Amino acid sequence: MAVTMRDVAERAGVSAITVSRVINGTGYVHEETQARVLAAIEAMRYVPNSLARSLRSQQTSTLALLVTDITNSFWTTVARGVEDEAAAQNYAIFLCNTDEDPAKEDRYLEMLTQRRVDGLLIGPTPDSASMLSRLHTLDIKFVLIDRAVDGIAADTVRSDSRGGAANITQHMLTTGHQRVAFIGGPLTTSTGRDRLNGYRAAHMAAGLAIDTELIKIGSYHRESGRELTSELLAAERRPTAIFAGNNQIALGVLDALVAARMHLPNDMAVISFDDLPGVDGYGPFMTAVIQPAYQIGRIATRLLLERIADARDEVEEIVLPTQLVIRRSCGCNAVPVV
Amino acid sequence: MAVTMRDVAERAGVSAITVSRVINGTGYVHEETQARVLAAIEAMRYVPNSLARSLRSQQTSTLALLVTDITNSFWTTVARGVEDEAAAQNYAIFLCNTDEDPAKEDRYLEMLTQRRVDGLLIGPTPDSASMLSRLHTLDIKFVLIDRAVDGIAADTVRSDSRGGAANITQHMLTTGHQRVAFIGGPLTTSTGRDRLNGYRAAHMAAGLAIDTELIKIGSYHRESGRELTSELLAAERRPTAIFAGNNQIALGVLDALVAARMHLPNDMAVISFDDLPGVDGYGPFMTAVIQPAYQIGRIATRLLLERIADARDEVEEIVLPTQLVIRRSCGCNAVPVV
DNA sequence: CTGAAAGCGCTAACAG
DNA sequence: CTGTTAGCGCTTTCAG
Repeated sequence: MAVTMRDVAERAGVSAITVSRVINGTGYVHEETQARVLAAIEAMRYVPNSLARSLRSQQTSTLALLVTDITNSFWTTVARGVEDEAAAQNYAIFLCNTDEDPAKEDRYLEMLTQRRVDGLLIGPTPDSASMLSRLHTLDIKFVLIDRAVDGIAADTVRSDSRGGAANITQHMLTTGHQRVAFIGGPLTTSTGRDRLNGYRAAHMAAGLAIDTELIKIGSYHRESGRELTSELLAAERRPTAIFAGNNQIALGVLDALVAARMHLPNDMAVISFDDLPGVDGYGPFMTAVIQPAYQIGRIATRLLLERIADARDEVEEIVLPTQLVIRRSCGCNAVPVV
Repeated sequence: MAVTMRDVAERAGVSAITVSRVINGTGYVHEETQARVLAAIEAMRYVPNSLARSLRSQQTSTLALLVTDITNSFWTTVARGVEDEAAAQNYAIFLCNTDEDPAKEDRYLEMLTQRRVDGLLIGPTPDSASMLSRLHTLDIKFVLIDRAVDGIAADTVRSDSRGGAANITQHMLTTGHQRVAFIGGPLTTSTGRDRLNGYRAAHMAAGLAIDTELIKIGSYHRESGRELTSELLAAERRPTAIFAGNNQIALGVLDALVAARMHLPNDMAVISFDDLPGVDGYGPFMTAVIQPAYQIGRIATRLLLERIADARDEVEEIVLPTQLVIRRSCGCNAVPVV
C-alpha cells in the first residue's frame, strides 16, 4: 500500500491536517514545522492521492474532450490547443472518440459523469441534443466546439461556416463555374445548415439559380462523400465543380474521382471546407476554407474553465473567422501547378 | 449535491450495500429487490461516483498516454489505437503532450501518479531513464512506445528501426546514390541509434565507406532538421540524398531546401523514416519507411492491460515490421510523377 | 499556529 | 438473500 498523509504526519510528528496545509499552502504553518513535513514527504516519497482529495473537495481538475475522430487533422489541432490551455491551469484531459455515433457518445458521457469531470468539451454528433439537455439537468458544465446544437443554450466556439462557405463558393462562381455541386453533412448539424446556406447565399448574390440536383446531403464520413459523388457523376447534367462540406467528405470525393479515372482539376474542380493533411510547399493541392483549429481549442477550454470557476453567467457564442486558401484543386490558375 | 447510493437505498427501502450489489452485479439480490433498486436509480437519475469507488477499490480504470506531440501524425494514429483498445475494456485515457521536454514529462508523471492511473503508455523523451526507474520503484505499471530506454526493463512496443533504415538506405544506394546523408535524432534514444545503425549497415552491405561529414545528429524537431540540412548544403562536398530520421526532421529538411531554392528530387533526393501527412492518390511525395502506428497503439494498450491484470510476468519487447513506400522524393523513377 | 472530529461515497468482511 | 461495521485518504469545521 502506498504512503498516506497520516504516515507522513506521524514521521514529522504532526497531525494529518498540518501535512495537508503544507501541501496545499492553506492556512498558517510554522516554518520549522513546514520544513519537517517537507523533509518527511521527500524521505517517504509521498504522493498525494487526488482521488481522496477530489472526493472531499468535489472537484477533479479534470476535463474531457469528445471529438468525432482524433485522426481528423482538424480535431488533432483542436486537441493540442485544449491540452495546452488545460495544462497551463493544471487540468488533465480525457480523450474520447465518438465517431459521430450517439451510442458511443452516450457511453462516454456516462463514464465521464461517473468520474465527476469538472467539465466537458464536446464536438457534438448529429443527435446530441437530448444528451446535452440531460447534461444541463445534471448541472454538468460543457462547451460546444465546432457545432451549435438546436435548443441547447451553451457556450459554443466555432468558425464562421456560413461566411466561409459563401466565400469559397463565390470564388468558384467568379472563376467561371456555373454548376457547382454541394455535398454536405446532416442538416441536423449547424455546420451542415450553415455551409449549405453559405453556398446558397453566394449563388443568390451572383444572381444564379441552383439546380437542386446539385445539392447532396449525407453524413460527415468519407464513405458518404464517395457515394454522393458517384451519384453526381452518374447524373445527366454533371457539375463542373464539387464543394465538399468537410475534409472527410472531400476525401470521399477524391476516392470517387479516382475510381472514375477523372483528373483534378481539369475533369472536375474540387474545393473543401476544412483543410486536408499535407506539407506546405510540397503538394497540398486542395483549395479549402481553413479553420483556426488551435485557437478554437484554446478558447473553448478557457471558456469552460471560466464557467467552472463561476466567473461568468451569460452564454457565449464565439464565431471565429475562416481563411480561404487557394491551391490547385479549384483550377482557377491563380496558383501555379508546381 | 448529487444523489448518493444511500439516497437510492433509502428510496428503495434497502441498504446501500444492496444498491452496490445491484450496480456491480456482485453477490445475490432478489429479483424483486433488484427491480425496486433499479427503479429508484432511474427515478433519481443516480450516477455512481467512481472517485469513491476507486478510493475503495484502489483502481481507477484509467490509463494515460504520454506522447511527444499529438499533432504528429504518427502519434495521432497511435492514440487512436490506444483509445479503441482502452474503450473496449472500459478504460479512460488521459492525453499528455510532452514535446520531448523532460520537465513537462516530469510534471505530467507527478499529476498522473497523484491521480492513481492504473498504467501509463509512454513515448519516452531522450532523458526519461531516471524518471522511468522512479516509476519502477513506485511500482507503477507502464509500457514504452516507439523507443526502448537503456537500463529500463519494461514492456516495449516499437517498429523495426534498424531494419527499416537499412531498407530505405539500401534503396538509395542501389539506385545510384553514393553520398547519402543521415540526419538523425539523439543517440540517447533507441530510435536514434537503431536508425543510424541501419543506415551504416546498408553501406557496409554495399561495400561503401561513409563520409562521416554526412552524418548529422540533432533532436527530433523540425528546426533541428532545418539547421542540419543547411550545414550539409554549406559543406564542400554535398550529399546527393538526405535521409531524415523522422517526419519532423523531414519537414525541416524540406524547409531548408525551399529556403535554398532547391527542387526535389532533382537537386536533392529526400527520404524519411515515418510518413508525412498527405492524401493517398493526390500528392504524397515522400519516399518513407512507414510504421504500423495504429497496431502499435493497440498492442501496447493490450500489453499494459495484461500487466495491470497481472496476467503476465516476463517483459515483452515487441518489434513490428515496417514498410518501405517508394514515392517521388527519392527520384528513383520507379514511380511516375503524376 | 495546530489539532480533533466528522464525513466525502463507496465496498470488503463479516454476520445474520 | 440482506444488513452492519469499518475504512479507503483526504479536507472542512470548529476548537483551542
